[in-house]
Amino acid sequence: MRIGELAKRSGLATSAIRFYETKGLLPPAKRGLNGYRDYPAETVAVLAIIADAQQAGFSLEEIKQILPADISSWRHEELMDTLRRKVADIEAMQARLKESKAHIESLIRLIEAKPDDMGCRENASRVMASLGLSKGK
Amino acid sequence: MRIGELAKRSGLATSAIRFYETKGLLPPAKRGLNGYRDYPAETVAVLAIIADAQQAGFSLEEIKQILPADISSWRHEELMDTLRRKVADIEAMQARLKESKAHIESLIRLIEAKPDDMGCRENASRVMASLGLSKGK
DNA sequence: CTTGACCTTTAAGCGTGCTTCAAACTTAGC
DNA sequence: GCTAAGTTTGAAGCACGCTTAAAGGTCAAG
Repeated sequence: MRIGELAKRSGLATSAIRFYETKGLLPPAKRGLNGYRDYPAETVAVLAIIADAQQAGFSLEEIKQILPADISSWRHEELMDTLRRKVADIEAMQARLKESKAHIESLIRLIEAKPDDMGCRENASRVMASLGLSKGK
Repeated sequence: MRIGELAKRSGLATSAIRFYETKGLLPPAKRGLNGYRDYPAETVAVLAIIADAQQAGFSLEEIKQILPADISSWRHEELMDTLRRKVADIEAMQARLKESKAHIESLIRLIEAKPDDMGCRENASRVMASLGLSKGK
């Protein structure tokens, strides 16, 4: 499969695929007589894994460590450490998001709860105060 | 308070604070006779809010919309929309993280479950297969 | 045999969020 | 008065993850 086809199947731009190759995320593709890259069908799955991992918050550098071009270069403990660290990262992120969401939701409720007889500016002050700003101005 | 002091109290670099000013996240600071910026104590809280919002995944542009320098420029509906959109974003992110975490954890279990009599390379193939790669090589 | 789609490379550009640098001025302590 | 720390500005630089551009080779259809 040539790069355009792979791009279509993976949903990535050809430029992104070449970029991954230069960055070592993909092994240098086999070339045809014309110099064109020629990919095995499998590469679609590899690209999907890369996209998944990115989604999960891995940087390309991390993905490169996790998904080495040379499968035999797997260093078991290092890989496991990376994975476990990432789970911890995700958990930390989840906790932060939960807090942030609660924070924003309470902000929404606070703003919505403006008494009908309160003006906008006054309500704004009230909201600002709740954020920890003292300026009632 | 001068910028160095504000930096200490907020935990940000002076360069970041000036950067926020150029980006419109902070109103242009009042200047002393010497031209030095002079901040009210309140700015510490504003910076904390910015940091919080960033933590929650808001870009500086978004924060700028949410936290206008001029409090009277609040456009109620627009703000509420932004907040509600962000809650939705956070929820989407939470769902993705949950999936990613499950994915990684099952990967960890899979790798750990290597039968004692299976070699590393063979286990690697098994793991790769589970990721959707067919190459048993 | 030309047109147009697809491929190649290297290099430069982009958006985000800052940091660093250079050159100059102010201020604080001794 | 001297020195060191703090501040000013604008411009350039950095890291990440790509995209875009330029200049050209390849290939299939008509």
